Amino acid sequence: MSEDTAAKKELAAIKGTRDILPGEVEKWQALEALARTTFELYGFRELRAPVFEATELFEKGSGATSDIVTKEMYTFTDKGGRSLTLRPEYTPSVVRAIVEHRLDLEGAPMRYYYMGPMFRYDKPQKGRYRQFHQVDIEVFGEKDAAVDAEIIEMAHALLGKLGVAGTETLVNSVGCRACRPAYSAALRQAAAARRADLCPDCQRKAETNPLRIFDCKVEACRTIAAAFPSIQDFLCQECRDHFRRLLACLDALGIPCRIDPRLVRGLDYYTKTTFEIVSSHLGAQNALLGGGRYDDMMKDFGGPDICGTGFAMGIERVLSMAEIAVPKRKTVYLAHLGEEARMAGLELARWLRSNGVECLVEYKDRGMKAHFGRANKLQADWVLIVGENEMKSGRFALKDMATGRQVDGPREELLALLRTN
RNA sequence: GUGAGUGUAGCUCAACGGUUAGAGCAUCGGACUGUGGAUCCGAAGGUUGGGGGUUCGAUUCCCCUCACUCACCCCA
Repeated sequence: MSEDTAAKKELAAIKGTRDILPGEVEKWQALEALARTTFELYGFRELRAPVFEATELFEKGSGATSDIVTKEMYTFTDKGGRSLTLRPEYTPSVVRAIVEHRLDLEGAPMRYYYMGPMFRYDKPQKGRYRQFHQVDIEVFGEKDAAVDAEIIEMAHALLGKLGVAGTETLVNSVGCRACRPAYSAALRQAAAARRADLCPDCQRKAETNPLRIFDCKVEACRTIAAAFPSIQDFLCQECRDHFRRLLACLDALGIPCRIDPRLVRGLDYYTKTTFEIVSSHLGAQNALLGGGRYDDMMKDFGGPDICGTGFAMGIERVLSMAEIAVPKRKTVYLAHLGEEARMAGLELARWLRSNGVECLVEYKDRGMKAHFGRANKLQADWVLIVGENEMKSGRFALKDMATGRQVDGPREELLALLRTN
């Protein structure tokens, strides 16, 4: 008894994870297929990296002060004493793969996409899971802001195909190594001046990463932060040109967006462009997709000085808003009557399947009524009857469940009928 | 990590502190051994998340714990 409840508890999916069952999984498959075909239209290729990496990769890549690294990583020691981490994001893995395989020397466009699970030890809530799934794309070696615009447009194209409506696109520039320090200093100064009036969390941020004060939802902090200097006033010439060009390209592509000077992304490595596509219908976790440019990351890894830009899309979040019409599949229910017919049905089903017809056989003994009841239950489109009469004559009965029309004939004839309907 | 809300059958939900915790849907069987969706009959399914307490008596009230949900934080 108590063993049962204990067993039940132990067998439950881990907090923050969930099963994707038949009925729902078709939408995932549809999304994945649409993402693939869309990205490949833009010249992207799939790059699959392992789900776990050396912990160090993320510590270096995602920024040692980020929340992701400091408190959200699934880190463990393997039997060889190595510290490994289930990836909390994908970008560092791609960068590692490029450096490791010297993909930059191949001459092929460095445009990669990937979809798969990510892991963060967060407290679960609406739109936030510990194992969640992202579609991730990255472009390397393109300095031009036009590519930032191109991928934002690509994101729009995909969301459009997925039937996601009512989104807003936010863009910003967070500057570069040349201009951000001055801005950070100004911000830090402004924050220090009002330190006493900030919430404890922001007092901490004022020292570690003052940009993030803009993220705070405390009303007092927001009003104080509103008076802080804006990054836009501190951008160096290069960053300002880049941002201007981004806006021009987005305009040329017909992508409406809003400049949000307070848009800062959670990862430390971003430079210049950052963007986010949000929806108000998602609850507190309103970002469907977020990304930006990271021009220094590869170099920081000891690789070549190659810039990068990309985004990650949350599959769970997008799916909660997507309107995907999953095409109904046509299936044949094979009804057999008697032991011999069951054997013959088995072979007939094999033959149909080898000819590309989806076909279900259940081996339970049923009367005709029960077979039809079952076929209805399963929403089969056809019932194929195999009984004594059929075996003798070699002609099988095939009934269209929607119209009630029934025909009989040799199996080749029925196959032709199944294929044309 | 912090806060709030919710835990009753596979699902959606009932049951004033008081008989053996019920219903709809779903499942299985029968009416129904060569032709479906309907209908009718029946069965199975629960330590009321778990533990403790108050009480003659707890699904109901109190405490603890766990899980889920939402929010903070953070982010996809």
